[in-house]
Amino acid sequence: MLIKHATQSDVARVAGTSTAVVSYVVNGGPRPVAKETRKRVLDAIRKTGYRPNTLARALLTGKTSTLGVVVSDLGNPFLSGMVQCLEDEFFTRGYSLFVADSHDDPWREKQIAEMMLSRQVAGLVWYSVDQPPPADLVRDMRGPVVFLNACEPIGGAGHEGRRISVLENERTGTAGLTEELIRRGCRRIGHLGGPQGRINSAERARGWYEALREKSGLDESVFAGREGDTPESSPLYISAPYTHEGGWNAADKFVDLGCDGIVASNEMQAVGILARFNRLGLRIPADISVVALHTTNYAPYTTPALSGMHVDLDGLAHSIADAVFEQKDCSPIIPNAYFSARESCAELRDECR
Amino acid sequence: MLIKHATQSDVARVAGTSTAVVSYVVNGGPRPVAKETRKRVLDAIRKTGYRPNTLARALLTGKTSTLGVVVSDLGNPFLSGMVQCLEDEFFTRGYSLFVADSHDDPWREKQIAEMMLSRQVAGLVWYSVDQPPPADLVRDMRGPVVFLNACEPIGGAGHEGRRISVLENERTGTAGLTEELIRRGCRRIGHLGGPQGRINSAERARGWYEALREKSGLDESVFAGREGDTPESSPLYISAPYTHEGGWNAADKFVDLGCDGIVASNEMQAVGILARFNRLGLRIPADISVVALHTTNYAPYTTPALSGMHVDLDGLAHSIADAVFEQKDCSPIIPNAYFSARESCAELRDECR
DNA sequence: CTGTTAGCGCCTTCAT
DNA sequence: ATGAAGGCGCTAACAG
Repeated sequence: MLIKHATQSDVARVAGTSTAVVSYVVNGGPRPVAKETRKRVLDAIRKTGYRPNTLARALLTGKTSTLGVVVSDLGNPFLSGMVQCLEDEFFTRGYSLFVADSHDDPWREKQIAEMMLSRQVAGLVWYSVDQPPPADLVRDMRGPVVFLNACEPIGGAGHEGRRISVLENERTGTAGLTEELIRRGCRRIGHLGGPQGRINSAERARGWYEALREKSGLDESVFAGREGDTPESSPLYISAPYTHEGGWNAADKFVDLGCDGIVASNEMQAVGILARFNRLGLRIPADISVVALHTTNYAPYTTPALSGMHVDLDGLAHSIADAVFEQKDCSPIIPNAYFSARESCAELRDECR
Repeated sequence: MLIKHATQSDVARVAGTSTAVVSYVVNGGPRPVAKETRKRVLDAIRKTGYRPNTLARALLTGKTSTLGVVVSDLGNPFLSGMVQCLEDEFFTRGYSLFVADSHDDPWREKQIAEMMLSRQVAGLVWYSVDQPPPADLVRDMRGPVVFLNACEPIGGAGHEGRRISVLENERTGTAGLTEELIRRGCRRIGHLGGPQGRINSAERARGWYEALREKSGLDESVFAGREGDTPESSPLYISAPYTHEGGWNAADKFVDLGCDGIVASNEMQAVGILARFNRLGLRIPADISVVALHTTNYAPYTTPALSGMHVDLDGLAHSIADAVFEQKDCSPIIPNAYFSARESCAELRDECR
């Protein structure tokens, strides 16, 4: 039983007007409608069960009120939280979200980009663990493209105002975490990085490494000893997927390395680490402290409660929406982030307060 | 700088053909195209950067290859996992997902339903913590509507084949969890239910209550003592939001009640309970066992590892896709669910193995 | 095999 | 204040 939806002409027939008037009533313009006529149209709309067809409107006007959101893993609470905030923010502004999960796969990203373009999304919010994103993607996008985890402003000739970079400052965030551990007395701080060869992994590693460098009195064995060494070549650096399992598997290695502090690049990793340490009977933070980048509202409920760098996702979503709707100001967005100290890292030492 | 997208007529002009031929090439039919012509068209497509406009196609054909997904809380890992599986399954079939979060708010649900309808989604997957869903929503939907957490098949005259109920069997699931605790020697098993007055909360409570009833030798004080008592009137029943905090706050009450086992209706609740118990220094499961409905791949990484009823979301998404595409068979879908015993509940007693 | 044509549902300019 | 008409980009008959 295929239901035929009522169209404007159905409404017009019932109301005894033209389709134009119906359109005026539905959209509140651009021409005025007599009070009496409007009432007849409204009645007809109710009677027929008319509902505007967004597709037809978009085809005609060239605007879709539709946003594309691409993330690398919807199973990551940080990212699903991000999507949730974006949905909330944009829905209230009349926009709907196409959500896609790239599974951190460049080929899939391409497919998704094609899809988003052919669906005429008005804007695109893009979270890829790698940079830069598909080049032609942006070239062909009409509307603004927001790069959620840009390491630096993503420019491009002729695209001013259409590319918006969100500088999550992964580097400074990780550096901040590292400093917090140092201030709490950790002397041998390891870093659990993301998958190999990813720019974002590298950025986070760099933040950790540079924070260590700038502090004197730290265990020299962190550095391989030669100038020009990369963070990844440090003996205290370990690479793992951004998953619980990645953290779990890496945990033992940090123990073997004699670390008394770990900076995880991800809440999921940190959760895996905590689970493993608890299983091993290690005392956190007495034996070893753990902090993570991008913690979520789940962090207070781990055992022990996870300390970490928290991003104000609501505020970020709001800024993104503003940037998308007022395309004039396309300066990079820097989200609010703050360190939440919880049980998983030692108390601040007196001399540092 | 507004970019004008190439259309079929642009391609046709460059290729020296008509737009019809371009359409044939793009869609591989319905009429054959000479090899030589096809090549010219393909070249022209590349040259012009043509990309089909899904909106125009949908307007004409009346099919959108677009699916609407509505959940009550994207921050709930079980639900975001569900969305992830659906996205994966439908994307590979050429469908895109509009994702919306109702925040468990009926008014918002209505708005979302309107939006989905006006966007002409080909189908709708609907997860509401309450039943039944907005009536007119289904009436006006062209395509199939999948009710993710139906307590019983949702029928309706004239809608055969368009309503698909996924019977999560929340009741039997909760009953199964309760039985597992009984088999492990728990004698005083409490239930942490969802928000008051919700059908799903009631179903879960019923599963717990009936499982207790059927077992003899249990603490009689579970029941208020009179026939006709509801599960919710039991002293061992507590109601709380489906959140970490809900579990955390309820935890103490279960201790006061002298429970040695808890069936949480949700992983988030269970996580909150575990966190609180750990903080209180209770031994799990020695002092008290905890199990949860709808655990995710996060459960192995709590401390202690959380036991619970796991749903095969991949398989479920697959079944849903099948049901949506082959509308003939609209019998209810019953997802695969299985109990995963982990550290958070005691070992099976010998006599029960 | 290829071209012509008629809409899909809607908005808006231009007449009335 | 209202109506008629054109066209957004595309597909599917129907001609050729």
